[in-house]
Amino acid sequence: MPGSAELLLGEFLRTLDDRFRLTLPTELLDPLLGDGSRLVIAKERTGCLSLWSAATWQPRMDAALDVIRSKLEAGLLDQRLGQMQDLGRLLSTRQRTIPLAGRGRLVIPDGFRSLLGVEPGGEVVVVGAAVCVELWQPAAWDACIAVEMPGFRQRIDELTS
Amino acid sequence: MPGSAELLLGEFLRTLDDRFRLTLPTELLDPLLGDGSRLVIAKERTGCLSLWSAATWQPRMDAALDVIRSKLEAGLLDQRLGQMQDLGRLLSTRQRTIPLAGRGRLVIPDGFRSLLGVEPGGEVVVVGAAVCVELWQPAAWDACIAVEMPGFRQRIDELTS
DNA sequence: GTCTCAATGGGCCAAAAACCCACGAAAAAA
DNA sequence: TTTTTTCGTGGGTTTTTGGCCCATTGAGAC
Repeated sequence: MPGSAELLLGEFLRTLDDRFRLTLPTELLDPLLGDGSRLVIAKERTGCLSLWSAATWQPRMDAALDVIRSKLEAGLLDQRLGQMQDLGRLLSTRQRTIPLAGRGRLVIPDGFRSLLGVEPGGEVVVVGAAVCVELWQPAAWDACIAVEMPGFRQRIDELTS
Repeated sequence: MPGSAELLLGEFLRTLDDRFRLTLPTELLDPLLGDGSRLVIAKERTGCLSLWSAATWQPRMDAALDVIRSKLEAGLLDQRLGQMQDLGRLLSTRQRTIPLAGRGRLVIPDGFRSLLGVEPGGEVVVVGAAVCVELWQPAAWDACIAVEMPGFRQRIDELTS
């Protein structure tokens, strides 16, 4: 169960290598990996990628696939094919399992670099997002915080009251 | 149970050394730690940070996450994870667990220094706030007292009546 | 077949963080 | 008032680690 694991929290600044390599902070690396060692990188939005432990990601995929399947059962064959095509496209391009080198170092794959929008040698904000780790372009991170922050206290109060 | 523990009270002046290290007063350290040894540092406002025992903080987090889980139980796993992700991302910006060195000394982490607004070698007012310990920039503390003081008697009367 | 270029993985170094100790001052006890 | 102990602060040392650099390997082109 993903939620019962230790929460990934903390905000760190890291510089990207000239080969788009990044060293994860040890505070995030250990709980992110958990027991397994495989990592999934996913596209979130412009200026943001996310990293998931395969153990957390897999149930999410399975659940999504179950929903798709059940929806397809009721549909027509041609619609089924079309939706399968859409799904396959998303699965192929929006996520990818990546290896993790020694010292917790990973390479941001080719198709994911433009979305992040950080040039080699640039800086990346590494953010623990409870269930995953997010990689942000600094400007995009600042913008995100500026938008989300005002309502944050209220949301917390709502949840904890 | 956090509330049943001894209340954290008192006001102390401490100097921040050039490495952003701060020694907590022993009067506050022992009751703050309780049994566990981990601390959570949180951003309160400009000129003010707060310190919580992890034992006090964790139930609050668990409660918030439990609410999310129960509220979203009818939805998809994908949505549940997304909500946790949003919340966790914001939590990361406001708080962080920090280790405590010997002699009850802690290091104010990188992202928290600017909000406190105290340069290395400067002074910090350490205040017991009953359920947590607050670190204040002296000027901000004075301003806070100036604002809060007039209504103090009234609030006490309200609480004790 | 050979040369060149590029990608990948590993090793090294320096800066910073964590740890430890010691001194001095202040408070408490005698 | 004097002595003793506790506690806050500074500094030195060691270990970790983030960032840079190099070496080796594999692929592609000429």
